[in-house]
Amino acid sequence: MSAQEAILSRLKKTGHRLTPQRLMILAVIDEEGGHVGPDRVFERVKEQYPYIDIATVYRTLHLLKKLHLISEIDRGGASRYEINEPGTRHHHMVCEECGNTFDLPPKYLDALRQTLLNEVGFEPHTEHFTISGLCSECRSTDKHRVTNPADNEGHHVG
Amino acid sequence: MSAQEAILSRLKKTGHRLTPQRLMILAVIDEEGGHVGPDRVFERVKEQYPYIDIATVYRTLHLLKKLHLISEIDRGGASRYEINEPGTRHHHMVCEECGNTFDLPPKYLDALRQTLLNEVGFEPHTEHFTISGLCSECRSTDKHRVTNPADNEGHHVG
DNA sequence: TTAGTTGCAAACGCTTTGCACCCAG
DNA sequence: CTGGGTGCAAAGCGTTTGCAACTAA
Repeated sequence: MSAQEAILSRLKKTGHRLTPQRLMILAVIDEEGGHVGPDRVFERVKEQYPYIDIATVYRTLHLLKKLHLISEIDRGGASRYEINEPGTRHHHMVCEECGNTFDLPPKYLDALRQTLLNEVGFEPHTEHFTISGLCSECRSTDKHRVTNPADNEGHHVG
Repeated sequence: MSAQEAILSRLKKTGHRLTPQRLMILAVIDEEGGHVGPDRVFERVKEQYPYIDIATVYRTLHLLKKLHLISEIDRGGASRYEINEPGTRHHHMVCEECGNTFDLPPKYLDALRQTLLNEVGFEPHTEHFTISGLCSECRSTDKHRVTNPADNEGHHVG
């Protein structure tokens, strides 16, 4: 059973309806494979159904999240969603340079998680943990870079 | 030299002015000890100077951030700032239950950072790293909770 | 049928910007 | 005096909501 089918049955069970809009939204989230934003979902769905409303996208995302069928991912600022596939541990590394997403084996986080629990008493929610940075490829590409595009301000520092 | 004095001298050096508004904004950020939002800064400054404008607060925060005198903390949604005191580098843990932010000493992340670099080749941007989860207090409070925290409408029972 | 769902438009909260006046340097 | 800074108002932008029409079950 695909994640999509599971979601559809779950929708029914909770007394919600299967509308074409929801099917399309689901398909897009599924295709994108994670880390989709409402705007992207909206864009993609609109390709096949131009009358889709952004409000519908938001309402659907909220509904699916409430039913724990998708998760909202903690990416600074913009909200992102991904499908909750049972038994899958989602740890991702997102390269800020090329935008690609890479899998992060759970063991790395397990260490941090245990340490925080034991020594600080904080229980991290690592289920959908995402860390940003530079992937190996972009690191070598950017080696020569001197300036940081992010904080170029044009004032000279005396 | 206090962090405030350092900031003031840095402001001068970079050709910016010392205005009463900036002094007040700085004082508030300093007093709050970190993790302040623009709204809170606005509120606090308004207590002593009712004519302060929210736009001024935003502009000042952006300026200070651009000069690397304060840091923006990566909290889901709301922007928070804290003073950059040299040698007090740390990361943050945000409790999803009570919403409080806690400081996380660098050593915990350094391990993960090194491991990722060495074994995966990924260079995490940990400068403004934030991890979410449950703080120790909320963990004990929530121990016997039956419902899923994800769709909790109410607020933290103190 | 009928309650959940949609599209539309307007409202929302936070943030940014254009502008004329003001003031720190 | 001069250019950066301010207050004000208005505009963005992403998100939410009220409502009448629509439709899946």
